[in-house]
Amino acid sequence: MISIKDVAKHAGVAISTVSKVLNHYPNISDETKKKVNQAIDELGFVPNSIAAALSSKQSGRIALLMNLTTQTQAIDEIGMQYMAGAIWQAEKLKMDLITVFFSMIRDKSVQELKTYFRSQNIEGIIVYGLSKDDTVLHELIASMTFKIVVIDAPIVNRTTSCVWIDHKQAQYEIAKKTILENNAKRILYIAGKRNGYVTDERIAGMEQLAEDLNLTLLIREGYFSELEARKLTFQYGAYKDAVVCASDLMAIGAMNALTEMDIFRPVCGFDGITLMGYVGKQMNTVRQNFFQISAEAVKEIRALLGDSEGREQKLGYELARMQYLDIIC
Amino acid sequence: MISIKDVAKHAGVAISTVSKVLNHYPNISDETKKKVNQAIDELGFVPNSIAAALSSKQSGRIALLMNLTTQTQAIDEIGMQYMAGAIWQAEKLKMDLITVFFSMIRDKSVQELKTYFRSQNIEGIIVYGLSKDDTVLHELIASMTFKIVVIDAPIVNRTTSCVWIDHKQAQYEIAKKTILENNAKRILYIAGKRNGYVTDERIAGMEQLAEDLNLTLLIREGYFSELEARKLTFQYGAYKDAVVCASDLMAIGAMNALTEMDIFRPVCGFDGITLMGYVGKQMNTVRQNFFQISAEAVKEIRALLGDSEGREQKLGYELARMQYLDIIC
DNA sequence: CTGTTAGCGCGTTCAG
DNA sequence: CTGAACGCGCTAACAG
Repeated sequence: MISIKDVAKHAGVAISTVSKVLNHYPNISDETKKKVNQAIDELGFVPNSIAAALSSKQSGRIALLMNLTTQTQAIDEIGMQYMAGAIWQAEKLKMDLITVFFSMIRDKSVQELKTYFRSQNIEGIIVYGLSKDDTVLHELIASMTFKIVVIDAPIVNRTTSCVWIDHKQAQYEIAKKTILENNAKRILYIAGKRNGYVTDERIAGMEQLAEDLNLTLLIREGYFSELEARKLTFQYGAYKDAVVCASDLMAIGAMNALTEMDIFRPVCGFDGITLMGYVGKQMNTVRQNFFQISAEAVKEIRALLGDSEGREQKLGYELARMQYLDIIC
Repeated sequence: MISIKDVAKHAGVAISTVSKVLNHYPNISDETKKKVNQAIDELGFVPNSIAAALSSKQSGRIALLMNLTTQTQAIDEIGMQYMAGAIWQAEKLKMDLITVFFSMIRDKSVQELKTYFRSQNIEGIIVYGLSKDDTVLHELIASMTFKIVVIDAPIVNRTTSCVWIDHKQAQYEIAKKTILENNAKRILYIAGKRNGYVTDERIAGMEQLAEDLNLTLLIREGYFSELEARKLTFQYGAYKDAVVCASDLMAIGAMNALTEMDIFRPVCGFDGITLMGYVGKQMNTVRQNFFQISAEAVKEIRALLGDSEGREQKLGYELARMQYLDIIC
């Protein structure tokens, strides 16, 4: 392996000089810069990031911590988008990104978690899929040991930022659209799982909407499960004018139930996943740019690793209508 | 940060002794081992893997190189399974795994690729989704600069292993099952994309089957696209007894076409993805354990990084029938 | 079985 | 603007 020492010798300068041009320090004459770069080219020198990390004590390593539930694990479009966005942005910012699944840390204590991340020289963590029940992670966040960015949960402290869309508003708008389009009054809302941050936000949105439009609102917990949504729809669907679901997957369950009951009721989804197109039905959804959200999270980690304090960042979204041929073309 | 030096001092031993118990060297008395471990506990020492990597010149870092096509990108179940398996196994073997998408390296030259991986201190690479057209990657493999494991392509050299299921046999069996169950004679086979390794293998399987069962076989290229499969089925489906597809997504396209034409023909898929359950139809598929396959790939990388030479490894699979309620329960 | 010592490749003072 | 020298935390001979 060829090191900066070789480059220095080849260019006829000191080691530190090479280091300085490598790291774009000021106060280096153009001439030496040229000499050094030429030597680098000629020797095919590749900087050793490990040595740099050791020396500078900055690994630039971050972890993407993904909580995929059993339900979403099957249809991982959203998770994949998050991962792709984070990986892409990390590469752009020259940071190392490793992916960690919740399952790998589920039965670790806070102390073990810290040890785990520290031994991996991880400086920052992005958390996706956090629920209010994940006490260990909440402790980790509160300990302020690492720079953390939480996606879709309103947690901020000195070393913690969050990035999310306004789920309350989004749920409000998309449900309103569906309800007005169909002139519905009695609504079945199949929520996600209580104690999830987004679930509670979305429920709040629905309650607001019910008040504003003077609706009869029945809220039931669907646990993000298609099967559960299916059952709930069988149970209540016939007596309602529309079914609003807190996830697309549950919306599929609801639609299938309605089809089997052979009745029509408008169904409203949420995530806006491509999968919907394959089911061959239509519905309104929010459209979030998961790729961009997680890219934003990486940028935020970077800011945190620099100087800045934790902060909250709300991102935008659109309303959309998903249908079969939209997708496959 | 507390280092082995501190531990050594605290335990009253030499630095190297600490290093040795850390790395489970032989020839350390139980007594000193105990002393050292106690010091480690008391001080809350966490080994610095970066320093270890620098010193030992072994980073233990591998890259998972994923080629997700536009089609599969939408429904990333398979990719996610691969990623999860690799990440899981890498953690078990205490290796660092970073994920890289083809898109990030698409327009790099071999030289740039080498530089990229070298600067990241990557010692081994797992390649998923390689096609015969990826010349740069083939050069990289041929250069034997890195230890590489290719998934689903029969490439082996001194530093390259491959891991795959027998696609020819799998396609043969699953199609045979479908065809015999339905007593079909005239078959439309919607293949993937020529020049893909698996595509050619699967076509060979179909040709073999056609010969063995004396079938009339029409082969068309579907490019793994649902839309293309849909078109082909509109075009030929009515004149055939069954449609065999080289992927589940194409099978969905075929099914939707048949539904719209309002005719029944048995359809046979391949991958066995969960998504099928959401479509609410039935078909035969192969069932591969993607998670296990990529875990195997990581193990193979590990072997390669040790002593062993490249080799080929065929994994098992099952036949299955996917249907709606299978999935959501 | 344990301790001493010399690097690994790079970043960073601090003199010149 | 440049260079010599030290140290990051650890591993790996080698000596005892």
